Amino acid sequence: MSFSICVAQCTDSLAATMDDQARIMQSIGGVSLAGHSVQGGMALPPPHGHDGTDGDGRKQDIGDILHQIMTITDQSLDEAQAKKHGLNCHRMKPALFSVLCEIKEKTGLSIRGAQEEDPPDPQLMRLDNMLLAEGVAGPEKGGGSAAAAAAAAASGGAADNSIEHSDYRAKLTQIRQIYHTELEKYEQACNEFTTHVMNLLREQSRTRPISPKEIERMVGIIHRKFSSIQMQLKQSTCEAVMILRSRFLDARRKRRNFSKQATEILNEYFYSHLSNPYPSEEAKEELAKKCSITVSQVSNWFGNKRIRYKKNIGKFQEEANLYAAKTAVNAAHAAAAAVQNSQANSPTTPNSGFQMKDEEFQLDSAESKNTLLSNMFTGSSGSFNLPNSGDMFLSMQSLNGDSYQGAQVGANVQSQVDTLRHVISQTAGYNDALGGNTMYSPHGLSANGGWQDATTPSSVISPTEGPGSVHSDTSN
DNA sequence: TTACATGATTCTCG
DNA sequence: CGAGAATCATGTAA
Repeated sequence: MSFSICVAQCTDSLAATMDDQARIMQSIGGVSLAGHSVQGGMALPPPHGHDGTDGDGRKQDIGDILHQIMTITDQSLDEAQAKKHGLNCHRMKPALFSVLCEIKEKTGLSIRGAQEEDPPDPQLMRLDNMLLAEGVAGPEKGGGSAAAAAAAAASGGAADNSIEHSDYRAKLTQIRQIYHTELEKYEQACNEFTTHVMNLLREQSRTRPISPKEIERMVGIIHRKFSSIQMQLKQSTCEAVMILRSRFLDARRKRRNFSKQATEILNEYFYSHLSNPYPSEEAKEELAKKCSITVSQVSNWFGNKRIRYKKNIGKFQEEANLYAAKTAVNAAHAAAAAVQNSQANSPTTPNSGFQMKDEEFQLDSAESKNTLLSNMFTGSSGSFNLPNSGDMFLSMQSLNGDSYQGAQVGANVQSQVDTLRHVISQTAGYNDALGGNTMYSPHGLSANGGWQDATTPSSVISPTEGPGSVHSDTSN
């Protein structure tokens, strides 16, 4: 896409055209001389008074002319100038000039007539459309980002303010700038070159049979040549955009693990909404914001998580416990903070036992885990009726007297689970006798009961599996 | 190097 | 259109 190439190509083209002209001139000269169609030629001596049937005489004439031409280089510049001037001033010059032009015109047209029509190149149109669509051509701003958004949408990702997106836009802008700069250069070069050639031809038209029509045609040739180079520029630009786009999409496809923090946030949400792990759009947006990922990535994550959790619940038990405990601790701390705040705000308020709850959560890790799980169990018994209620349910549970009691009663996980199962069956209508190993079976308890029905194989959740508790958690 | 984990994509279905 | 399921492709730990 360099300017020099462009000029070189144009020059080649012009040179070829000139050669063409020279050939035509030769041929015209030959025809004219042979057929005596030109009378009293400029450099030609007048015919020898015959009717043109004297072959030997004609040959002699041609010989003379050739001789003159061959020896012209031996003449001095002044002499040649004088001769040129003489020719220019010859009285027959205009007539000869017009005849030569006419002949040349006819010959030229017959040669180039076929290519004279210039139908719009479909390839060029395609390139133009593509550049327009990609935002390289057309209006200054907006096109690029629109294309980027389209690309993002096509790849299934949101056109959020991701790094890739801004990179893409920056690169596209760069391409756009280069394209326009080059285009301008080409246009300028084309104009300059055309002007130059026109001047040259006009200048030469004083000595050579060059009609305005021919100049016009020459201009057309130059423009065509330049536009073909312009097409190369457009093609290269399109290629660059395509490469950029494919790299952009590749980059998006390329997997990069989320940060540990992001995974934790997502897991916390997932396990605290295990009964209905379908975050709303708002929740997704919130999570996306917290995790510095896109909404669609949140959706992907939850999609994958649900499937993988469902496929192998056992494998996720530990994780579930961990996050349940973590969430509970957080909630407890939040509750404690709230209590402290309320106390600070109203120092006269009598202690309401909240503090004790807080202390309860200050157990050693193992016990606190079980206790908390039990708390969750108990708390969740009533939570199924209110799915999607968010993380706050845990704070509520921690403040719930029943759950606290349940935790105290449970000396070990089994007893806790038994107690909790009992509580659950009582409070939420669960039937403990539903199946040997079936801890619970949500019958239309949540709007999305299908999740648990479909995803909680009885064989996996056994009464001895305290972690199963997280299943009942969630939602307020 | 390998096995597993995990984010992304694609297809199907309701 | 969203969810589930299968699959791909890459990251990561052993």
